[in-house]
Amino acid sequence: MTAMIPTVPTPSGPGRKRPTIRDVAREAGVSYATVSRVLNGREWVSPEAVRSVREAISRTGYTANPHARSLATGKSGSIAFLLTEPQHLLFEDPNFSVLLRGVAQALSDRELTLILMIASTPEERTRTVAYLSGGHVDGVLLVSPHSGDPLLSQLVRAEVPIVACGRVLGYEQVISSVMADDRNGGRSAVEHLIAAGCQRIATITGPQDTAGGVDRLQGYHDALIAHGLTIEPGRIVHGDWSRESGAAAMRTLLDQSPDLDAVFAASDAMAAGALRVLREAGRDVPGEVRVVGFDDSGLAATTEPPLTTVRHPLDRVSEEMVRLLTDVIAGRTPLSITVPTTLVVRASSPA
Amino acid sequence: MTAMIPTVPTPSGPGRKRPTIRDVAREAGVSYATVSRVLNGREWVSPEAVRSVREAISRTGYTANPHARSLATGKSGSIAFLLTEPQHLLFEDPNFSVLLRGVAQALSDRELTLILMIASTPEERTRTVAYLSGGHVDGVLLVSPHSGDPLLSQLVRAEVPIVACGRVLGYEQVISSVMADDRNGGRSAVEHLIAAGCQRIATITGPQDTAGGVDRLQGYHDALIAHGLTIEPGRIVHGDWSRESGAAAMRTLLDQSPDLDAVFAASDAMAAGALRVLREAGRDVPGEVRVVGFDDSGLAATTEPPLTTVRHPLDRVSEEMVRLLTDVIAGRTPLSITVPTTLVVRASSPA
DNA sequence: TCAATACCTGTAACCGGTCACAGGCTCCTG
DNA sequence: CAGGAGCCTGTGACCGGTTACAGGTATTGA
Repeated sequence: MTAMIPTVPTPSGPGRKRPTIRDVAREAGVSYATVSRVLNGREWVSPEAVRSVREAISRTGYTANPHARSLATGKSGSIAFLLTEPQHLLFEDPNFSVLLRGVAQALSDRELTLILMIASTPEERTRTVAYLSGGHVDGVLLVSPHSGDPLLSQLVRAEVPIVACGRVLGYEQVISSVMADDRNGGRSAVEHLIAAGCQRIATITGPQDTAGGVDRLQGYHDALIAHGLTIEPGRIVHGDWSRESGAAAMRTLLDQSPDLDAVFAASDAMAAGALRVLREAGRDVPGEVRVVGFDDSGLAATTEPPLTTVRHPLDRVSEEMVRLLTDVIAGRTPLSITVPTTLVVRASSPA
Repeated sequence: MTAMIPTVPTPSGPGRKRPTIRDVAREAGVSYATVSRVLNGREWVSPEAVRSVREAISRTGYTANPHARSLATGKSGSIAFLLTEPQHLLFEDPNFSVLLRGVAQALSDRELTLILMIASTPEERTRTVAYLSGGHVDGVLLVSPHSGDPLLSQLVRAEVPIVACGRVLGYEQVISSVMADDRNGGRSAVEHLIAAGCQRIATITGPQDTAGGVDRLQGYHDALIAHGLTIEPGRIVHGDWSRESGAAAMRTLLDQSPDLDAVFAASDAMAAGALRVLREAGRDVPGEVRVVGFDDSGLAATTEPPLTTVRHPLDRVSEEMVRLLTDVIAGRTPLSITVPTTLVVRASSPA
């Protein structure tokens, strides 16, 4: 009769189950608690037990179920990289990519997983806050936060560990951050222009609700004041970091103060936009107008002429962000870290 | 005596526990199974039960523990976006960012989490394979895979659901993919040049171990043959998609066949590199040499002159990749999807 | 010789969900 | 009025780990 039973598809096919810690234990002839100890490097396990467990693991091809582990430990082993800029700005900015690369590397080194979240629209923001507050991740890395963003207060209230890239205005005491020394960077850029003999220096700023936007402008102020130059409101125009906004700002500047002899743009992208407008207006760079950018992004070396700029050490920043976040998760009190910048001189404003 | 007991810090502070499904059940006066049913929209739950569970949820601020859910269901709810290019190529390419944005959006719409993995170095690749095979993710989106990559065979052997961006040469039957119609796109680009009267058309190709590299070159062949033009080996030079490789290829081309009157580059980045070299060589674009790129990346509109290019519809591609991956996870057999391209005419080769 | 100690191991509870199953209730039908 | 169908709910097993605790053995010290 048994011959009539149709052949059952062997469960060893595609649907075969992954070995569990119990399988390994049976294979190694120990209890599953011992396997767990070996897995986690606990002390007081006999050398033989360690060896036989190791062998059993490689024989069975066992890998721990991450979800079971997370459930038991309460740690997810993953970190969210959260972008909140309107999406059209996000990916134009080469800084973003570099930062992302650095963070991915730093997390990978620590065996942490990088979860990328983009919260541009209001619905996305709501969903994101729920997700991040819901224990899916151990911490959040925040890119270019704007101080008025309600998302910030919600995350703070939910007590999610956060490290921001750039000081978060108004949250200095509760959100840790890592940032370039924007103020001194801006100052060094403008002092470079002054040293070259420029007297009528304009600036295209970043958004004034971001620390980078404010600080780089402050550096501009610092340099002018330190050298006895007056600050002309007509020489200060605000941009949003993007190339397009830089071009628009440059048009405004040429209109408001046509006699300018230098421009300090708070981002390379804005500087690139400004260069284009200057060329269209027939102003020679650097002959008639010198231009300095900020970031030393990939863009800077390929503009025409190549940009003198302030190097934003994003590799350092990303590494520090991850290091700081692990500290914050471990219970460290909020802290701000600043990394130094350096001036990179190219043809748009030679030495 | 009780007065001598020191005040214990209230456990309702930062360390308070999140409510569980049992808490909600107690609050709502039902069993936890009923709460689970409401959570998952199961049928046959009384309206009153639904209502009181809903209220209890909002009263307690309950959110489900994702790890517990994953453990019970065996689904992680997350998808890996895997990059395997050497890192220096990765982030120069604007396509990458656009694709990433699109994928993030498409996954978010389906309540799936995007895990970003970068596997450039051998160690990273090993770790990545282990991770992906270990059940952390439900599926993998693969960007610009090279056919010889051992990572591919390992993932295939581990039976991880995969969808690639671009056909994977040699794996067509086992790895699903989504790609632009590169061959017809390349053909249309070259036919545009022929229609403009060009006779000596060169091409800068992508890597010949990627489908995009091969197919775009094939399109070049197709067009030349269809119009009775001969294929000169000296007019075909290989690049790696990057701007720098485009510049190098252009120098080779000017050297090998100085009489060329048009260049079709298989990426906008390479086209941009070629433009720069042509300008340095004093060749007028489009007067003496016409240039067409591929991708219609952000770059294309901002080169000097702006690039005529083949639009690579990455928004469609990303959406299709995610759609296809969910199908593959659900057990669908491998499948390749092609999305059409369109020619975008700009100043580097006007109509 | 006996107890204390160090070292090693196993049992069982627990993390917080999902889901199969059993069972109760109501209503309809023969 | 018995019994089946449809609707709703609760119990308990289970997913695969971690870890507190208890217990066993070998070594040491009094």
